[in-house]
Amino acid sequence: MNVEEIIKTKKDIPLKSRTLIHLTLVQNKIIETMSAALKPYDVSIQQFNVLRILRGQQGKPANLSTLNERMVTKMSNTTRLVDKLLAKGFVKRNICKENRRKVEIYITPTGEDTLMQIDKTVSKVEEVITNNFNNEELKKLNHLLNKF
Amino acid sequence: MNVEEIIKTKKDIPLKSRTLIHLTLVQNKIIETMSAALKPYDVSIQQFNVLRILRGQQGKPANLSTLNERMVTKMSNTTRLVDKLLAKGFVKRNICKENRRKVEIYITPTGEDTLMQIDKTVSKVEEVITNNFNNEELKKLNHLLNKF
DNA sequence: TAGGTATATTTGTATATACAATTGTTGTAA
DNA sequence: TTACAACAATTGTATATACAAATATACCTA
Repeated sequence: MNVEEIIKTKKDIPLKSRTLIHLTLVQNKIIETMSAALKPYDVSIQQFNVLRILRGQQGKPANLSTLNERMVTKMSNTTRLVDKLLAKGFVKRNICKENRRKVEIYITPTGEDTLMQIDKTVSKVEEVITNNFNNEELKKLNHLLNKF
Repeated sequence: MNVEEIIKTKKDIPLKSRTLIHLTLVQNKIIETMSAALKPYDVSIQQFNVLRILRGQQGKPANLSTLNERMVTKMSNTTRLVDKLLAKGFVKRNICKENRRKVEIYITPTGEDTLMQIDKTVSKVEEVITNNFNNEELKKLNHLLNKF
């Protein structure tokens, strides 16, 4: 990936700006590739994230705040995101008995099955995207990203 | 930035997955910070990008396809994006005489003035975001990002 | 030069997201 | 116990984006 080539400029960009642009371009590529891979499952990246979080709960329910905490979206959208998953039968939702303000969200067996399928696809995509890296380089990259 | 802490997991994430999540988290932070900084100017990141591209044209008009080529958004949205800038008086738009299918877009003096103001703010933000990096590290990071 | 094809942009529409306001529930202090 | 603040989630609304179809102009060729 060559930044100057993609954004078609001949000037040299200051290093800090260039870095941020570079990150944006990489992220765009990742999102594009991932979305395309998830499309056959009719699941968005965010929906996939929610399913993963729910599976991580190992049977325990997660409430909306918890989901929200571990995601990027805003609370209001998490509600609607779960609505979508509910409509697909991937999650179950009920009001928490101890605290009726909260809702409890579980992944359903259907959700788990689908998630397992998606996992395979996503792994492949991750392989493809990081194809040019060896282990050492990935570690180095993660180390550098920590500085943000 | 600690990935595990942010997404609140205790399991260790495979390195490739972790890298992609890491990039997403970094990018979210960048977008959030940038958007907030641009807010007082009532300009979105994409609108800012268009203005920068137009300034780079140095008087020469850019048509929509050109803008689109150098951006991330889809064509259909570039039209509407320019609509917004037009409404703010930051750009001018007219039909190309040589090829009436094309439109020519220029930045206006008002647009240039505003852009100069924004530049200062954006530079500061870039400084803040990349604050923990030295020059060597930024180069290394750019080098690694090239592998995507 | 008429008809079809390619090009450049716009419009329509469904979905996604951000932000603010609202609803319903719980905790608490007078 | 009542009134009020805090909490958890939802709803409303404006804006953003993706994708497909439509419009308008230019090019080409039989």
